[in-house]
Formats: sequence, structure tokens, C-alpha cells
Amino acid sequence: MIRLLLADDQALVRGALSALLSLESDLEVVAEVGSGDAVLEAVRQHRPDVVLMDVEMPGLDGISATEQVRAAFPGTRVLIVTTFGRPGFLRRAMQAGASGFVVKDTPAAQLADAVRRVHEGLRVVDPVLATDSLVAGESPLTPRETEVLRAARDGSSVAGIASRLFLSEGTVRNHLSAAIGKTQAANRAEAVLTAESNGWL
Amino acid sequence: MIRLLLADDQALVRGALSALLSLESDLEVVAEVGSGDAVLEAVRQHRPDVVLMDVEMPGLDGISATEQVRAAFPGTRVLIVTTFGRPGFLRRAMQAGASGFVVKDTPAAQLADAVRRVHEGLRVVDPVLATDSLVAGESPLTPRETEVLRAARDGSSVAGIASRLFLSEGTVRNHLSAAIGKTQAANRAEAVLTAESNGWL
DNA sequence: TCGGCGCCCTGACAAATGTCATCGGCCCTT
DNA sequence: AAGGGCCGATGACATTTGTCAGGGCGCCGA
Repeated sequence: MIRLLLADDQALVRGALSALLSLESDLEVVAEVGSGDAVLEAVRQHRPDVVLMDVEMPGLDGISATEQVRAAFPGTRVLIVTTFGRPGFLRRAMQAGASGFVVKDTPAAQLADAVRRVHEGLRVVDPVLATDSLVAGESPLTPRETEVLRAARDGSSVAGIASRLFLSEGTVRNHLSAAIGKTQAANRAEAVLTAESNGWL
Repeated sequence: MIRLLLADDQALVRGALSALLSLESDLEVVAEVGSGDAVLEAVRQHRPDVVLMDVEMPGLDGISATEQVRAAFPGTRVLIVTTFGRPGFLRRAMQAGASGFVVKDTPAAQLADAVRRVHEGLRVVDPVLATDSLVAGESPLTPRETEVLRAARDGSSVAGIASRLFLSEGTVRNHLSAAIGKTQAANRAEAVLTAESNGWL
């Protein structure tokens, strides 16, 4: 029996995945959690073999939760199951110690197999996404640029970003300008969009 | 037996929901589709009692697909199952003839009940969302303002929007200014965000 | 028929944004 | 020790954006 932990913020999806995987005779869902913060504790309690982890979750995100799990329980494998095929997500997930990465529009029949492969110690990666990741490459943004761009996501003005980050307005404009250049965007909004779609934020 | 059609672009979620609902002895998933365009034809072929419809789908969106179905097969009920609890979505869904509206973070156990209620002709609406919808109200934007704001989503400049919509730059700026005022935003980007989160785009 | 509203346009203005050159400080690698 | 990258800052500049006051057109309901 392969013991599974499901981490996904959408209760309906969580329950549905549980139903789907429980159909397999060699799989057993031993716990479900709805936030990244709860993952580590659940792993401690239930000792699953494989964690199915969503990336976008309230509290701790799936990548960070993966790091936690891998640090505390190296024997536990993590299979990322996410909506968005952001190239940067894949890269960061693998660096965080994930064993597999599956997007939510893969056929349902393949999920159980992915779980089994991961459990055997193999790596499972969406081939399309893997090439995308190579094309998009690593984030060209410096940490500070990333931070400023992230702060610009909600449509804040330069002044707002500056005060939130305790920076001068000029500095914020410089970082934004650099980010715009590196993302080959024409303005802040475009830069945010392309950075986001590459998983750089 | 209640016959079901699932419409959701994410194959994994579709399959998982199918597994979940098939556990109920009185429910039967007779077909699945992954795009809005395919819904009507699938209804014609399989004559389901209830359609579980996602809102965000490639091609035709769930709301429009709901309209189509209701127009062609008035006896078929539609239950919207969506990720985002945008107030505007609820309003438009009900106007399009949906019988119910459920967000994906409701407990899995309630889904089957929602399906049964809808099948009986009752309306099923998330109570939290219903009040939100009342608070947010209908979109204050005129059709043209909506269109311009929608065109601004990708970070285009005024010039870009103007040329795409065959308008003068001044007109675009005026529409944007009006939209910014009505959404009580400080900014084009903010206006886009609040309009989006209210389901006005 | 008149007023109101949406739509499109113009022109003008203030404010915000994006770019560039330049500086100093820090840390790291060579 | 020297260069290079990142960070923070300044000042100046052109461009874009947002606002406001107008004007004209067409449609619709009172």
C-alpha cells in the first residue's frame, strides 16, 4: 500500500482526487490538508510515502512546504500537482526536492501511475513543461528587482511601493526600469505579466 | 439515476470529479468535455439531467455555454462549479439560466447533494457569495468602458489599445479615466484588478 | 420634442512613469 | 588589490498617463 497525503486548498478538488486515487487498490489516502502550513505536521503524524502538493495555497506555498518536508523527512517523496505550468515553478520545485511535477490538465488515468513512479524513486516530469523550462531559463531578475516587481502587482504607485519597501522613489523606479528591460516589456504591467507567467515572482 | 455531464478544462479535475460523483449510487457521469464549445453537442448526444460547468474554459466560457444549453434544452439544469467566487460571475450565471453556483472550496461531501437539489429543480447558491454579490452589485461600467478596460489587461499602452479598438487615443484615455473613477481605483492597473475580482470583465 | 446618456473626439494641463548618467558602499571572486 | 555585481540614491529628461472642460452625434424614454 502506498500511503498518500493530499495538500490542496480547494476542498472539492481534494476530495475528488481522494476519490479518484482510492479507486486504485494499491493507493491509500491517509490525510488531507488545505494549507501549506499544515503539511509538515500532517506528514509527522501520518507518515505518508508520497505527498501530492498543490503550488498555490494559502499560507506557506507548495514549494516551501516541499522544502520543509524534504528536510525533515527525506524518505517522503513529493509530487507537485498544479494548475499552472509556469516554467519557473518546475525549476524551483525540483530544487526544493520534489520528485515529480504534473499539471492539472493531464489525463486522470495517468495520475496513479505518476504516484507509483514517484514512490519507486523515479522522477516524473511533464515533457512539454520541461522544454519550456529550458527555453524560459532561470529568472534574470535580481532579488531586489523581483521584490519590487512583486510589490507592483497590485497596481501600486511608485510612491506606494517605495514606502512599503522603505526605499527612495528613485530607487524603485530604477529597479522597475531594470525589470522592464530584462523582461523585454514596454512597461510595468507587461513586466509583471511576463514575469508571472514564467514563474519568476 | 441522475445523468451528469462534466465540463471542465482540467482533465485531472474532471476525472477526479467523475470518480467522486460515481461513488454515489444515484448519480451517473455520462460524458465529459474539456471546452465550452463542446458542451452543446455533448448535451445533444447524451441528454444529461444536470451539467456541471466550469466558468473559465478555453473557447466558449461557461456562462455562454450555459445560455446555449438552456436555450436549446430547457429541461437540462446547469450547476456552475468554479474556482473563483467572483460576484459578477454569480449574477451572470443566474441570468444565463444556471440553477446553482458552487465554488471549488466547498467540502466534497456537499457536491452530490447540490447536484440532487438542482435536479429536483431547486436553486443552490453559496450563501457567502450571494451576499458578496449583493454588496458588489452590478457592474457600473458601460459596455465600452468594459471593453477598453479588458483591452488594458495585458499591459498595453493607450496607443496600443486605441489601434486595436479603432479609437482615438484621447477617447481611450477618457474611457479609462471613467473606469478608474467608477472602480474607485487610483490607476489603470488597480481598476483592472478590482473589475476582474468583481467579475465585471 | 426635449433631456439624458452613451459614445467619440479635441485640446490642454498636471502628475506619474520610464530612462539615463552618475555616485558611493558593500561583498565576492579573481 | 582590483574588478564586477548588486544595492541605494540623486537629478534631469522625455514620455505616458490621468483629468477636465468642452463639443458633436445618435438613441431612447418621458
